[in-house]
Amino acid sequence: MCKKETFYITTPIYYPSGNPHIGHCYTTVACDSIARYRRMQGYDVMFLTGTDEHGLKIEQKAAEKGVSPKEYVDEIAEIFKGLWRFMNISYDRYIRTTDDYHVESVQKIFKTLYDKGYIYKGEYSGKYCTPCESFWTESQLVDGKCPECGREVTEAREEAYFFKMSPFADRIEKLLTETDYLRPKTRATELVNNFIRPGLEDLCVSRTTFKWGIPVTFDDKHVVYVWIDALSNYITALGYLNDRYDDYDKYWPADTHMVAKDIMRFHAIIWPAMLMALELPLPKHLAVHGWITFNGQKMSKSLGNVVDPFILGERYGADAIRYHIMREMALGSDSSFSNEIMINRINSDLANGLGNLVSRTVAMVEKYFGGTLPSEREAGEFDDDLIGQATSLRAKVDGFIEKTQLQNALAEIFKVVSRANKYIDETAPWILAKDEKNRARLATVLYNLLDTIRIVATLLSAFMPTTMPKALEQIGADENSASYENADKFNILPENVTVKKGEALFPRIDVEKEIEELNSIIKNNDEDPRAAKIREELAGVAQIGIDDFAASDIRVGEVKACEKVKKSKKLLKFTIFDGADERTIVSGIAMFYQPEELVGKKILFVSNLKPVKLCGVESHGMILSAVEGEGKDEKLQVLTIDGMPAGAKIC
RNA sequence: CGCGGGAUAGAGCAGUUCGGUAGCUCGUCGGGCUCAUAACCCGAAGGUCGUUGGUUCAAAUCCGGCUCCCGCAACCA
Repeated sequence: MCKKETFYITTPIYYPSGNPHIGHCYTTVACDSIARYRRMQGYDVMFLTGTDEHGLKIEQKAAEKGVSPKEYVDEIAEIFKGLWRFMNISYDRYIRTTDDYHVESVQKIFKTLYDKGYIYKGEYSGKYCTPCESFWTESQLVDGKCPECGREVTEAREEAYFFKMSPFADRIEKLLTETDYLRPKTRATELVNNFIRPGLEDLCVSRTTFKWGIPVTFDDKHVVYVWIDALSNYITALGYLNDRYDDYDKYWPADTHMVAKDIMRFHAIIWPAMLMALELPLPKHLAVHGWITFNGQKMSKSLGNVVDPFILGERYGADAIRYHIMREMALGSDSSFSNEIMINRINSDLANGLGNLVSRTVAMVEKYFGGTLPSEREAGEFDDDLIGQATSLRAKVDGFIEKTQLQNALAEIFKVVSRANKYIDETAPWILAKDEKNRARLATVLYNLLDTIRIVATLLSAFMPTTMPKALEQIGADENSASYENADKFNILPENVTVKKGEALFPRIDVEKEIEELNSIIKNNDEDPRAAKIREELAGVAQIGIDDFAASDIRVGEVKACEKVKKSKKLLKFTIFDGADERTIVSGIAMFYQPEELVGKKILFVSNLKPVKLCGVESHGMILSAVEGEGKDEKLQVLTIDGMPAGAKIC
């Protein structure tokens, strides 16, 4: 026996600043299904997932909760693992960036890149923005100010290490445009136009502003910033530059990294650049999927409990959820999630289609033959078509798995389920059963159905690992007959196969009742999230002294004129009379106000903000507004005041 | 004119590479069946393929203009 071919697939390592939601589920479930399918095909599979546990945000979250960062991430990592157990995820390895061996490898990688000259210490003295706790490269500064907040950067001697990206620009462009690396490829042009063609910026790869990270060995003021820490998990987990594992040679390069579109950029550009710098082979594919949106809105925390995978899984079974998200989500584009879509899908495909097919077939074998088929056979019309479709299915599914197109693979499988249901109608076993003469024919029809189900359930077992074994048991398939090996062959079940009726595989869901119940769950939780969010925000704000407050000078201003800033979607340019002079203030509220709407109004503004250039227009101050919500739901109202003249001070 | 994607039946989508009868799933309506989880099977209705001009014997498909939506970038102090 020669060595088995290997297959290495990864999810991103998730950032545990909150509980996992159904978006995390999609990536992980998709990878799990591919991993299971590959194992079934005989590959030696390594399926990796994990958590990315360093960074400022974690440090802050932990501080809010009054625990150490390590205690905090320990707890969340367990929640992730619990969800994967619940969703029946068969990962082979779970990496945490706080694991010793990962830390060791990252330190070595950092040093290696430094020694090779790809990482250098930033020379900029004092380009540090204290409020933002960030520092910037010369080219990132806007008019010499912090590009994030527009405030003065201090002259503190903050230094940082940078990773040189430019040497790899050409190779990365080719990787994206000329190879099959990026899937779907439609996004390649976008990446090239936005990031590579304008010139790749060097990347800041260390921080001195927080401690919760991997220390740079040769410069202990610094911790390694997210890129090198997180991305390298894909190789450290295999044992690259550490002694914990010895699988690097065996599994690298990865066959598939699967990620959601928001982190595509890092995996499409930064990760290849790092590997090039390390002179390591590049992964074969980067599969980018969209987001699961809820009634058209992006998944967000306040929606989290609505689409809580635990709640849904408990009600309908993990497999039903797995099936639904994989069937709905096409590579590349977003998919809309709603309880109604999900329930309808579960009902029509799983309950009515597959579940009912198994149920009616098994029931007929019991009813007409007492559960065990006789050996007599008689071929007939329609047999060839059914058998042909069943035996050619495996090759089609293989093709779609190869291309990471799970939704197409599932669609193909369910075409055969439909074909089988139709076959029952065509052959009408209940009519055959009326005449003893048709005994052989009836046995053949039922056998063909069972063997078709065998193929379907075998191939589906990668996608629905809990339910399919039950289906196979019901039709009397043993481990050998239900193998991938036999999934393109017919007449595999024993001719005297004995079936065993069981529970309904996927009980039909009462749509109206369920929707109502789910909505009431949402309602009960509806008051909470907002209050909880506000409470959390309030708790997260540091206390200030009166002097800090007095540092900002807030005044009444009169809007003399207002126009849209060209080339920008969100910016309005105001001419404000501050009681003495007119000044220009740019504000990002074009989505909420027509320019003329505010002319003549008296607004409140911060007068002593350092000027900042926004889309080419210099802004001298900030207009105060009340804000609520985010994204499409964002509401905003500019504060206005009557009865006080422009220039009046707010205190 | 920053870059890119999209607009096809009530909903969600395929078809556009390489022009030739507009298709799939769900929903709706009608019929059939009774083995099965009120499931299954068949049929029908429903689309000026965003708009407009052009090329062509022929355009959802190719070319130009326009409208709207969505990403990315920019940016929202």
